[in-house]
Amino acid sequence: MKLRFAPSPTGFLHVGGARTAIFNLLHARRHGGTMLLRIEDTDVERSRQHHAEQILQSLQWLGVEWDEGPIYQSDRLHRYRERAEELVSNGKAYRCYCTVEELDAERTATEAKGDMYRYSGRCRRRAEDGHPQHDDAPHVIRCKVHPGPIEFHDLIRGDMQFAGELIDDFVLIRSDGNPTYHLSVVVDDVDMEITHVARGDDHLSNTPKHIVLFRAFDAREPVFAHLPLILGSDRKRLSKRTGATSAEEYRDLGIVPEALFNFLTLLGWNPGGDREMIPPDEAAEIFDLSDVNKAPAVFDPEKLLWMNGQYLMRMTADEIYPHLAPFLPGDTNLAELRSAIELNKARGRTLKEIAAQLEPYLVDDGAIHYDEEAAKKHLKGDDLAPRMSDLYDALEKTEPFDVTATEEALRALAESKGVSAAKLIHPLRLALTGRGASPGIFDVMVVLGKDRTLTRLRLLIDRLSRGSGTPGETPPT
RNA sequence: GGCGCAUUCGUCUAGGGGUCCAGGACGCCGCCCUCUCACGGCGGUAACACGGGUUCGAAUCCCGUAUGCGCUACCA
Repeated sequence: MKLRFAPSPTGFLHVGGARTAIFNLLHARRHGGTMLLRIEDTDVERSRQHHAEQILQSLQWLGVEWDEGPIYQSDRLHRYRERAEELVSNGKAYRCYCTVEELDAERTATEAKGDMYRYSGRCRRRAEDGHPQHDDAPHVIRCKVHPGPIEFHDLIRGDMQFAGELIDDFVLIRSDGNPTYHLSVVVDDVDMEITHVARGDDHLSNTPKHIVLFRAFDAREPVFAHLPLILGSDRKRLSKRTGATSAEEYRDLGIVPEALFNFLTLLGWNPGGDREMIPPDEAAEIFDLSDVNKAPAVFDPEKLLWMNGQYLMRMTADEIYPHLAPFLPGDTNLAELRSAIELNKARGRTLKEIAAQLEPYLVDDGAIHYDEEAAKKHLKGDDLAPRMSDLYDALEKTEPFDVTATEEALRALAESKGVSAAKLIHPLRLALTGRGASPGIFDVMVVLGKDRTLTRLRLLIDRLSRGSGTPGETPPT
């Protein structure tokens, strides 16, 4: 068994393409088959080498591996021409000298009458009447399509039937000598012995053409599986209008590849048992293309975000750090951030959000700016400054400086002063993080360490006694 | 226009004649946990497109209708 993912390098890796790649990979792994990567760059107008490289990178980032390739179709142009000539010589294809202008005029005229346009077949008749086939005059090569039903079985859609009389004699070789998609895809699938073709739904109507070609080449037809499209919230093909469309954009948003892989795996397929989280290797044990849904699915970024959060909180700091580093300012290192990441990894849904949570652990003590609203709420009362001074003294004496000891010290102080622990905790949180919300305050102190904790607390006390603790409010006397 | 495909909570989905006055997940709402915010726990909100059949019985099978999407290129 051999499957392939065959993107055309006309842009970034689209999430729809990414899912197609994932489904191909999973099916191959499930059945012990091979995965081939092929770059379909026969459209010289739109294909770009840097797009091909980008797609390869995105696939690697996502964790989609391939066993063979990448193979570039642009390296095989001679092969497509060779096979097309074969079809011309055995009468299954012919040269067509009609110009684009002539065809466009015919099409416009037919459509103006409200009829369906079909190629007139003029050059086909000429060829069949024995007119000479000059290969020096500009021409394309067209494949003959005969009337009658064309049938095939689709793993997802079931039995399909198309009427041959409705399909034009399609172009195989363009007038510039380059092959069209239809030719190159079939020649390659034959040469590379592809057994299963899983691709987007948008190719379903192209499949009868490909069947015609497989038969013309007298080759065994692969099994087809047409995957339903991924839609945007507008229920149209996912586009920029409704959000990010490329794997790369999701990476830049702070999505971890494992989460995107998992999310895409579940778009149109499910592992049963109401399971949401499933790693690739487990999916590969049970995945089958024939279990894929027929209906298109809307891409829901909210759920992706949730899933990303699930992955972040389950990953270790060491696993997160490489993905996180690009979102952190300046140069940081894992060793100094490990405990801070552990403490904050469940507190954001994206790497970006985690990075923001990490800010208090990265900046200088003097750079902690108090959130205005939180300051207004927690930095008040005449006795605050002396109370925080007492806390300072208590913490200074605390040894070891761990979660248990610091908590005991703070609560003991609160009790002796007859105030709730919260009256100490909230101002302390402001002092240490500048924020109204943070992880458990004792964890924060420990991660920050005794020195930084005391320095930041001292800064708060100084500020309170200078009377500038509460912006916009009357300073305590 | 023609051809093709699809249609279960807002979204992803389970369901393949009775166990479904439809289950899970995201989102949303409420409660709990609690030093705050997350996390977590508990509960709630919300769907079988419509109309005909077939059948003792249909979300499940058949036929229409509607809607949506895709294709209809010397793009893939």
